[in-house]
Amino acid sequence: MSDTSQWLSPAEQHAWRAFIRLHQKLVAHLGRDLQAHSKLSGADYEILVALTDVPEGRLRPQDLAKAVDWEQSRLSHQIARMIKRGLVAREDCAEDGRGIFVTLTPAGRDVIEAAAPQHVAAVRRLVIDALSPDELATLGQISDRILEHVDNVSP
Amino acid sequence: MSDTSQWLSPAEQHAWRAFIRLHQKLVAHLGRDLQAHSKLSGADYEILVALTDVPEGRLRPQDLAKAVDWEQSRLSHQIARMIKRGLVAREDCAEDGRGIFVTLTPAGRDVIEAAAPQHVAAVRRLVIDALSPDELATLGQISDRILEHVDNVSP
DNA sequence: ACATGTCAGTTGATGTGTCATGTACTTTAG
DNA sequence: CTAAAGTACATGACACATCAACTGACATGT
Repeated sequence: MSDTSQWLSPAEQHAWRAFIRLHQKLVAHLGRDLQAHSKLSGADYEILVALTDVPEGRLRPQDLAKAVDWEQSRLSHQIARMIKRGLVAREDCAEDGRGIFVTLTPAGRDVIEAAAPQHVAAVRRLVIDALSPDELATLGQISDRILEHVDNVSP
Repeated sequence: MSDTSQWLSPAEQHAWRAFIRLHQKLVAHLGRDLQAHSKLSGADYEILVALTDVPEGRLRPQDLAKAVDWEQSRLSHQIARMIKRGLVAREDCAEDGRGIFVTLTPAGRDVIEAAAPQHVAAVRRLVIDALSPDELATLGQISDRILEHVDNVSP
């Protein structure tokens, strides 16, 4: 049970905590920004972006879930709330009687098109501007590396 | 208002999305792990760690909020829930009639001491092991850099 | 035809985060 | 001393996430 790697070294702990703290701060900040300017939550934004990323502006919940890396149930609840606010709509799926399409409404498209520039500007101001292009690239590479590692190590 | 930096370049976008995706995956993973092994949420864990980090095992909510970088209200709700489960307790504060102390209960101490090695091992397995020491140090530096930048740029 | 298993998506219970507001105590100004 | 302003924390309402259980549709073998 007791080996050299039971605890994190100070350097490891520092790096880890800084990483966690950073993300929390960024998400909180960007979320508030989004809410203030566009009445959207971060979750709303993700869904709308995923839908605008595809030419028809509509996706099966399965594919949408893959695109944003969410669980089915979370997505279902989220879609229900967004339908209530008129941002997306449900459409029946001809090919598969159990399936549906989630489609961007015109209102939803307006909202995301209004919100995106603000949000991108905030990301740039908070993150991109803090780093040199090299550093940013490094951050991306390290993130990719860990992501791949996590996917390998865990089911 | 229209300048070259209204959108993110593909490289910028890739780095940013990888970073966000990574964090989401890690938090979800570690949260499930913690819940499965110790019946603790990530939030519970943070609070317990902050309390064990201080010798007396008790803190004013103010200081606790600073330690974990949370809003006061979130902390208050969290404390209320943890009291119900017997992990922490409220103590009156002699110096200031409005204040309280949040103190670690013996049960709370047992729980965190049982949970910590598991959690640390998971962090090591998922993150630390994915990187060389150099890369990890770089990740820490970059995180620090952005954190400082965010604190400067925003109130 | 129909029993069985699987798949797409939904729902309800419960725990958590945020915002606005409330309560009680303390500090300060006059 | 007292009225007003500020501080420390709590609370209620609501948005959100997760888990397990559910509904209805497809697919297959007999």
